[in-house]
Amino acid sequence: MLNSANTAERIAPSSTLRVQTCQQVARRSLSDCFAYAPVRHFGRGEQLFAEGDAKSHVYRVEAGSALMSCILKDGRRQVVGFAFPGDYISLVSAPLHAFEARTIAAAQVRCIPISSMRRWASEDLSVADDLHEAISKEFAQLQAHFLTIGRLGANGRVATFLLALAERCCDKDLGPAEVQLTMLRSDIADFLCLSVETVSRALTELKDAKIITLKGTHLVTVIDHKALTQLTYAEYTSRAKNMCPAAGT
Amino acid sequence: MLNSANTAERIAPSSTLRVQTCQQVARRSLSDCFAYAPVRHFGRGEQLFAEGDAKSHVYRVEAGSALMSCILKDGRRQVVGFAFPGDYISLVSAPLHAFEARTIAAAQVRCIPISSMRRWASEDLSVADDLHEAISKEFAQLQAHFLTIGRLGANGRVATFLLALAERCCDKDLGPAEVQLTMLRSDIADFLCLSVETVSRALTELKDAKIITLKGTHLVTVIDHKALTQLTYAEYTSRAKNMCPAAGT
DNA sequence: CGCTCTGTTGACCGCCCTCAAAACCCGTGG
DNA sequence: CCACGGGTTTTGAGGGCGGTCAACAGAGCG
Repeated sequence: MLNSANTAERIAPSSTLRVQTCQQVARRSLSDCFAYAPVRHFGRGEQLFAEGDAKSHVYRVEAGSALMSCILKDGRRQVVGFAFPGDYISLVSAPLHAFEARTIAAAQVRCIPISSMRRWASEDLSVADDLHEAISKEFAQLQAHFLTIGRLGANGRVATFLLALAERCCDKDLGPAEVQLTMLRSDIADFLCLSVETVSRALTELKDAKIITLKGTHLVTVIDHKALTQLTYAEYTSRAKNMCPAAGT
Repeated sequence: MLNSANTAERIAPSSTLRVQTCQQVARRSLSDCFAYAPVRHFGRGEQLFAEGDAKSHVYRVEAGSALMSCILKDGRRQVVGFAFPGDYISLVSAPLHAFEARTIAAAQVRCIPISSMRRWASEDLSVADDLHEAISKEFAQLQAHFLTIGRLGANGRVATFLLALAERCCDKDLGPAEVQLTMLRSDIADFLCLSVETVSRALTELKDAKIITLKGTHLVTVIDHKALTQLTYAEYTSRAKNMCPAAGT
């Protein structure tokens, strides 16, 4: 996934002629657009942008992880999504950011101006298609997450979350999947629209049912993948792989 | 809103030269793309497409209203959105429809092949921008709906729904807004992730609180707009005008 | 070692779902 | 015009799930 950027960098020098903001590269995909963007390094807990900021850039997480959230008028926090390597943030068009983005682990992020992305999409059909598809994928993810929140109980929500994490962050197929929970329980709770206590209870319940095991508080091992799946609306969540339902806005 | 189509039709004949699928028109916006699409007439309760159908067209509702829904594995139905005149259905890119669309009142609908839309977007930057924006708006709507479902109780959800309908379907500012509830209580319930009984109770509670009145079962008058708003996350729902969070997929 | 932040467990209560029955609406046919 | 019948809506009673409050247990760190 990071390789595409590297190839673009290797190809570019020979084909550099026109001078605009940066070199003329072969941009066949959305990720190619980030090839020349400098990598910014963030420590844990640093803010990429705040809720209400004017939206100027599109971000791509290269390493580490981030969290998007907003504060509701009743003071509660809504976590709108997590972003892991390869994920985009702020693809959706809007004048202002509706959410803040903040790293939950040391991270490397590239960003490009929205105007550039817009121009590149207009110059290259495959970039435009890629963009359309990326947004559509996020739409489907948000839709799936919506079902999860609207229809599933606490256990089902947590199960869905764990499966999404496993799907997203694990080397697949090496026995029982180990999932590192980078985020706090409160992050999970605010994401799943549950209280911290309920998240905790759900995890221990899944543990007692021998569906998962807990090593420490931040390492989950999925024992019974099938049982976990049956707690979820897998038909829809698998249709929309990855998580990060709201790289948008 | 319907006028843009008419203007396009009036302009077209003089500038017709290139022959493709249809005439070369000035397409400055997404709605212009539908100018030459024939209007299809549907009776109440007819299906536009089924869940699982291959996705081939993008739809635009010209008159009447429709409802998108899917059946979950536990047999329950999830209503994913309503579409009213001016709304698009199926903008989001995906090989299959994840939902069925069905009219809830006699309706007139235009549709164009996805390939055409894609081509026109590639030919005209403003169409591409319009498309991007339309999807982004739906994304924001879905996000707002997500908050509604995840965080609000029954009264707040119904209040949000009524306000969205009022915003969407009423001539504004002529006194207390009258909202016609075209859909059944069960449609509202499946949309708001509530039981029919709870929707009914919420409505009578709002009535008892003198926030709305009910004339018959399908006509609501908003008395106390402010009180209704305070039950909702207006900051987010107003940011995403209209409803129909899932013209997508 | 003790402090603080995080996570877990328990008790209690309120909201919404479920089940059940009554009321209402509306088209049909007598 | 009215009676009937099916679908829809409303209202009521009871129970379960998750929120809230509170106390405790662990983890990380100075």
